[in-house]
Amino acid sequence: MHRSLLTIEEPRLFNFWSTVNSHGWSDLAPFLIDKDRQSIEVTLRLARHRLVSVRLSAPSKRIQAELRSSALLTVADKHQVGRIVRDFLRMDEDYRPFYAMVRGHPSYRWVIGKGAGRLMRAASVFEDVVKMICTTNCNWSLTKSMTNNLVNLLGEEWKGFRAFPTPEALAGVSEKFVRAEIRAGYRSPFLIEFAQRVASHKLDVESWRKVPLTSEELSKNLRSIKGVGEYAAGNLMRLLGHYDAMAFDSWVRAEFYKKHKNGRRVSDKTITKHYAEFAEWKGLFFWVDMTEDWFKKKLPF
DNA sequence: GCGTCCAGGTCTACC
DNA sequence: GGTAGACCTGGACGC
Repeated sequence: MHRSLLTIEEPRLFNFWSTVNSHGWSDLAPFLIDKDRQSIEVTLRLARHRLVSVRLSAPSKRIQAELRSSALLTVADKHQVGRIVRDFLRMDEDYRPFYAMVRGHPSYRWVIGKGAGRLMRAASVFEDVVKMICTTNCNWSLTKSMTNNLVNLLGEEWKGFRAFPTPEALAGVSEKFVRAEIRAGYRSPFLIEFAQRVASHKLDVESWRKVPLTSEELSKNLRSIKGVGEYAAGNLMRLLGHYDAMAFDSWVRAEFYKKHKNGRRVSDKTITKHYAEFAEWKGLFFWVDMTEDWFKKKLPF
């Protein structure tokens, strides 16, 4: 086993743990939080099929990455790890307009103090979409179970470390297997069809992080994936940098009713109107508003 | 132990 | 375009 270290400089207004805990992704395989060591671990699959285990911590204003790999990592390999980490922690995105708006609203100023606002994503768009489909119409424990099964049964393995399955791996199994072993139920044909479209290059989902699209175009692309409805598309859009997108589920609605309406139910249109002044950032304001308690009570860890 | 409900929804058929 | 009904799973709850 080869070990090496990598240091990643943090941008301004960035908080490692606020980003890691920005929503549930860090709780899903192949991510694994180690509370004792105050670190998060993930296994990544690099070019040339190299697997590398990455343990991330932020002891100072720098992120430290401990790498373990089967082969000695080249400079290019390490650069690739750095790029992937910076990408899933949203370190290179321009949040200045968002923080400028935050400064103008006293009830949101806590966001700056906590370094909140960056929503962690997975190492690939493919992984984000699969996981998002696995959050639909079920409780969180089932989402965890499905993603665990995907990683453990279909992810590439090296010395106990496992990466998220490739599109090819998921595309190559039967619906029967996904139903029986992954326990994905009716989502199974959706997951396989999506993986097949990606594996056959009919759908280039990874370009969605690179090529600028309008929110309308991106939404249309996402909704072309079976199993991705309004809720999943809205959440995925925010993971793709389109913060005008709203996304409603039973949890977030209940939080809004509790926080702003004394528990009284209102329509999604009314909720959207509540954040309308934030225009192209309204989806992100909505999310940080709904999760404010997490930062006050839960963090760090 | 068993039945029912529902959760970080979506699709399809029908109107 | 709006809506009812079906769809997997597993934990929580009431009995």
